[in-house]
Amino acid sequence: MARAAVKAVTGEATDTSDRMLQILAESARLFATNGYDGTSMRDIAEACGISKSLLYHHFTDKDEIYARIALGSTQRLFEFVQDRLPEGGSPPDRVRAFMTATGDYFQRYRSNWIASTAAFWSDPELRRHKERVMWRDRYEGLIRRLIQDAVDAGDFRPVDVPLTGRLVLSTLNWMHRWYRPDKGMTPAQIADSYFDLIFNGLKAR
Amino acid sequence: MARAAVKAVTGEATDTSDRMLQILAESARLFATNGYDGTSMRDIAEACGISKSLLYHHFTDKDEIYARIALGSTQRLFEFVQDRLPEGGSPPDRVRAFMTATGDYFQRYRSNWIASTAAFWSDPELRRHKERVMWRDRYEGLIRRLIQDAVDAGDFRPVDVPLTGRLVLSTLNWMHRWYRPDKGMTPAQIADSYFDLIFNGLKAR
DNA sequence: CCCCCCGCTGACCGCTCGGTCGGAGGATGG
DNA sequence: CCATCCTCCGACCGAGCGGTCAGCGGGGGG
Repeated sequence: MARAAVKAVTGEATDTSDRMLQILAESARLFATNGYDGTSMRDIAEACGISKSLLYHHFTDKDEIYARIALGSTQRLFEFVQDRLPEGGSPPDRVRAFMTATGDYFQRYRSNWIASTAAFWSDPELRRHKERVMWRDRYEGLIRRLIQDAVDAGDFRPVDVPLTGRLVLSTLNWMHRWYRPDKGMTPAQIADSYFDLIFNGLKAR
Repeated sequence: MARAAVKAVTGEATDTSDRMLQILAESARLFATNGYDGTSMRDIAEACGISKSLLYHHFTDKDEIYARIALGSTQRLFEFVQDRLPEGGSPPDRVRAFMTATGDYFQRYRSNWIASTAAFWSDPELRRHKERVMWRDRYEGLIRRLIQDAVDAGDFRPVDVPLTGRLVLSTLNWMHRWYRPDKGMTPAQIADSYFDLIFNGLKAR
């Protein structure tokens, strides 16, 4: 029986050994590169330099590996961004900080981001999906609240808040499809430029 | 030998029988729903009410089916949008038309759009990929030219054109991840609202 | 009338997939 | 010195995959 399952049953805290961290890191890299279906358990084992059986000693199945990556990445994103909002900043500055912090997160945890963002397609286990959606909703709720605050403070004109939130998230979420590291601006700089474009608009004054 | 291959060898124009159209339509629907790897040739055959062998009578392999969908969709998108740009319109109106036309296209050919957009992950045959990338580049070049025209005409402030193009395309390309038909605004209306937000900006005057 | 082409089928192939199982081997504690 | 636990492996399994092949049956041209 896999360790994680044992711990879940016994109520023991889910700790994470070095070996598990290695497996999760290599898996994230492979998932990001080749997709979920394009990555076999054999690939993961080989990348870690271990036997395939050992994967099943640490995780119950392939889905659990992916779920751990996706959930961890989504939860960490929310906390990462929330921690970086300037307490005393103006509402627009806080929206800007939300965007640049997301850019930083994208740069720092790129494999995890891509792996967890890309492979929504076959959501196999809805139970596992659920908790992740909760964190994603918190993240989306955060940007909406920041926008609403900016509207209330009179810094933003009275826009459609959910739609504006989607506009902001779209620009950030699509970055992984064209961004190439070590080339051009950093993700945070791109996010900052996006904020400038959206905040000030394109219209010449 | 598959008919398409025969035609390619003989130089005959690639015509498309009713059966082929049916296969392409069902495949697009399945690819959009379950992804490329999540759709088997058996699934496609069953959805069409035919035997699996018949698929190989009309197409050489699974990749060719997908490539036909992806290439057709990408090429059609460019032509669809270009045809809908108002000839005498102002530069900003032409940018707006680009966005709403893309929204219309998304609504009309949703399965094909999703199928061809989502499954970049395993680009198996680069030769087949190539022509499609050409049409995608034309499409992206189109929005950049429209933006540049608006800047030159003094309607837009002097923005970073490639980045602004990516901003616009991001909002449109991400739509399929959250849009639900028969609920809320149409894609064209959403695209129009996006244009308003980006053009006028969020800042209160 | 015959023959050939064309749309079409069902049985089959080799392969890779996710996942299982019994046990090896070393450290730890009594 | 033995029992136990933990990490780890190689061999193996059934299933589903993409793709092949020999052949069926009916309609049109010689």
